[in-house]
Amino acid sequence: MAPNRAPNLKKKAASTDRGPSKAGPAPVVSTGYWLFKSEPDAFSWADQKSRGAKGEPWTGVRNYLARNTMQAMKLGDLGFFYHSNIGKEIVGIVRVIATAHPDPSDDSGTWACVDVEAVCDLPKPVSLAQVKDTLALAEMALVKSMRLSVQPVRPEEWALVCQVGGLDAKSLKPLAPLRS
DNA sequence: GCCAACGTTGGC
DNA sequence: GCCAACGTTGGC
Repeated sequence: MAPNRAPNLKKKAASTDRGPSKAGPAPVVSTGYWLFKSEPDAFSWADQKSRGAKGEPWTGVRNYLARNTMQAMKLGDLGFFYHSNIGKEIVGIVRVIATAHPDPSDDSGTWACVDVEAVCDLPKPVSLAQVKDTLALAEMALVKSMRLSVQPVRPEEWALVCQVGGLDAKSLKPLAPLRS
């Protein structure tokens, strides 16, 4: 079935643990950083962005470590969106908008997924090659645990990838924007 | 398209 | 509960 994840494009968003309908700013301070892999010809960053604020359930993960990682995610956590196979680069930032709930593409009750929404582009996508060439990023799971499709990211790794990618990690606004 | 890495399965 | 066989991921 799924390469990294099932495309599962027709699914309605799951109901569990949706963000509050109370409006207002992000409900929870981000406490963790993650990385989500997807093959762009199955589900690309453009696809993710097209989902807008409804986000997308990250279904199709069939790996226990990856599942446990998703179960550790909290509302408001941020993650990198990585294109595997084609592109091989981190292209955007997503936010967890629903914590782990049963994967609707799984009948066995074993697997879980979270929902994520696109937050912003990484102004300068950061390639796998760059990550490998950067000493401070050499321990990233992206390098060390190549086959894990959902991974934790250390805060210092998060900060550095954002910086290299031209993004201010605090404001999630581009660094040194083009002047007009 | 190849193949290394590595998770999963199943025999014992 | 070990471990060989097998299947899959994903970089190259």
